Amino acid sequence: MTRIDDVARAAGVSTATVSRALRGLPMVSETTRRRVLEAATRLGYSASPSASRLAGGRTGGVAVVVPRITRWFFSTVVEAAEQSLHEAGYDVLLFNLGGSEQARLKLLHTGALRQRADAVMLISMPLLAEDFAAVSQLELPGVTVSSGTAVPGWPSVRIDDVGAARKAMEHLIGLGHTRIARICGESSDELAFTTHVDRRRGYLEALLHAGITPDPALEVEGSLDLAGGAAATGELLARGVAFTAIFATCDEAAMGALTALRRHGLRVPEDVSLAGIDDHDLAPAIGLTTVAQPAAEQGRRAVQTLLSPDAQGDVLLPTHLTVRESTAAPARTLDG
Amino acid sequence: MTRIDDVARAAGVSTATVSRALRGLPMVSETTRRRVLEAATRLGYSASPSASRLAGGRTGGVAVVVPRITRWFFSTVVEAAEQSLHEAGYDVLLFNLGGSEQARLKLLHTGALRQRADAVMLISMPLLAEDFAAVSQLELPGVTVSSGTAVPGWPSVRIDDVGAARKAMEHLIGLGHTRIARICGESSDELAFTTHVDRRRGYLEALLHAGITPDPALEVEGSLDLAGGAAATGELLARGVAFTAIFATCDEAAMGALTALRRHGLRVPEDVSLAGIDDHDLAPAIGLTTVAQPAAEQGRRAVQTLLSPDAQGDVLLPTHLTVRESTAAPARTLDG
DNA sequence: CTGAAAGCGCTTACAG
DNA sequence: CTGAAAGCGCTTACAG
Repeated sequence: MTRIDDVARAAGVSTATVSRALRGLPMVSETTRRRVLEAATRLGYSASPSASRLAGGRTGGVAVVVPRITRWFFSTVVEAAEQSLHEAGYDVLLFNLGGSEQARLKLLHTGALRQRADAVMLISMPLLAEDFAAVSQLELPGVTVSSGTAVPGWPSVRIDDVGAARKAMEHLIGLGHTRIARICGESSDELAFTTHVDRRRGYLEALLHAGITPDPALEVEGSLDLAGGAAATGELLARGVAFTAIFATCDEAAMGALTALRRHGLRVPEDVSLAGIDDHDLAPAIGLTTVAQPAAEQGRRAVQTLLSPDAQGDVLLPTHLTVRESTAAPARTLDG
Repeated sequence: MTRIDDVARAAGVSTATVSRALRGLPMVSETTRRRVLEAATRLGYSASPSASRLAGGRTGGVAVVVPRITRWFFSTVVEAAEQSLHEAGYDVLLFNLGGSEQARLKLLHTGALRQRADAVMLISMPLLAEDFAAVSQLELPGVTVSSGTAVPGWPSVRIDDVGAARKAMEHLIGLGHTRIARICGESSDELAFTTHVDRRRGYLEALLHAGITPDPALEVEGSLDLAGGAAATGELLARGVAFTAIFATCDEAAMGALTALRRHGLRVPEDVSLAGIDDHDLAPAIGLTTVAQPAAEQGRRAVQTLLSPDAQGDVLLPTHLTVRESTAAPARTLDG
């Protein structure tokens, strides 16, 4: 390992100058900088991150926190964020909560993050009242992605969840559906996490706007994944309530619904229309109608926002309806 | 920020003793250790990672390198590995190559990794001859996951790719198929990356074992994702060659095939049977027959292997055929 | 624009 | 079992 002293000696300057020249600081003459760079290259030198961090007080890392890296939206956001962060010279520390409340608490309520990262990116992170205090005690810059709740002082990047849900619903209503079920998403507002609440609001608003009375029997909560979607759909069918379409809070839940419907011998869209939100990679493969949201773009914008100190406030990205084969006019309208 | 001196003062011992007590080193009396722990807890102390790293020479991080975190297999391996690593007290540094050759080279051929991580986990990482030298110059312990090629001195965790492909093929052949296409996977052996080569070998072996002469016109290369599967299937159809089944190198390619078949008005399995490898989360949703591989288990075992210095050699995990609705006997056997 | 020196907060021989 | 002191390899006021 060549150290900064080796480079300093080779270039005939002090270590302070090497440090400045290599980091591109302004107060170095061009000739000196060239000499230093040449020596550093020749010796294959790169500064020890550990030493830089200790001396400089910056860790050079950004913590990226996701609920489940295995879900489409999160992996897509992380991929984009990772690339942007590495391009900007940061290490990416991955924290995958895996649905564990314990992991969430440990991450937020210990000093672990502060000493490991210069900044934090919270993706779809539900926060309780006491979590806000913990987050602000981190004394770290941060950004939230796809979380309706703003952390004070942190910018946020997201879509309009109410609007996205309305787009899906208006499409279904436009096809003639009136009995539209809604599946998945914990809509309790205990957690300061408005995504699900907002999507539910969009569902209800669209119905009311069309003069359709919402029927609580058509709403089934559930986790936002395949299993949750399948279970919620199973529950819906078990209730024996009439419906001709399902609006799923996300595409993975919609895919779970597809599995459950198939299992019950129901065809999509002949017997039931199905729409989601996301535009998951695999949505085209199953012909799923959905409201597309720009996941990668949210990751990139979050990093941009995080790294430009002037950026503040909310970034709201657009969504758009993508019609595929999973939605059609109802064959027979079953008014319960 | 409370520092080690503060704890030392509070406990009435030296910083050396604090350091030893907190890290659980053996040469500390129980009473002293208790006193130190109590003081540390009371003051909310946790050691500065940067300082520990510089002084101790260990970074406390493990680099996890994947081609594309958005693909099912990789995100699943990473999720499991991340959990195991955090439980063991390591930071997880994520490197997502994103298919960029440049990213791969930069990662392997600069000292970047060595100074940032104590160990490396390479997941499905193709290595060229010159890469091996670079990897061993890292002078870091490591493990490879799902890469047929062993890095000298590094253990590996994987499945039997030849066997997995044979299981899928034997199922199709057992149903009566003889014209079986194979899609996706760069089978050139330029890269020391045997996964695709092995799966192709399984394809060929199964055919030969059943007395079927392989037809090169039935093989189409392509990337291992939706787009690749769709493109390869499009190419296959464009060739106008007769076939009754498709064996896809992975489930995502199979899903791409499904899209392309649907687009061409072909039904699965009535017109074409379709089988993959993986048992992707969404495979049940589309009724895909596949050979399941334990992705999370590979992530966990890789970490285990990495952290136990005695562990060596290859870990070979089992696969099993999972039959769903995408395969059936051919309606009419088209012998080209 | 450049350098000498202190300091970042730990860990680790070394000595006892 | 414990402590004093050196050292890990940088960065940063401070002085010039």
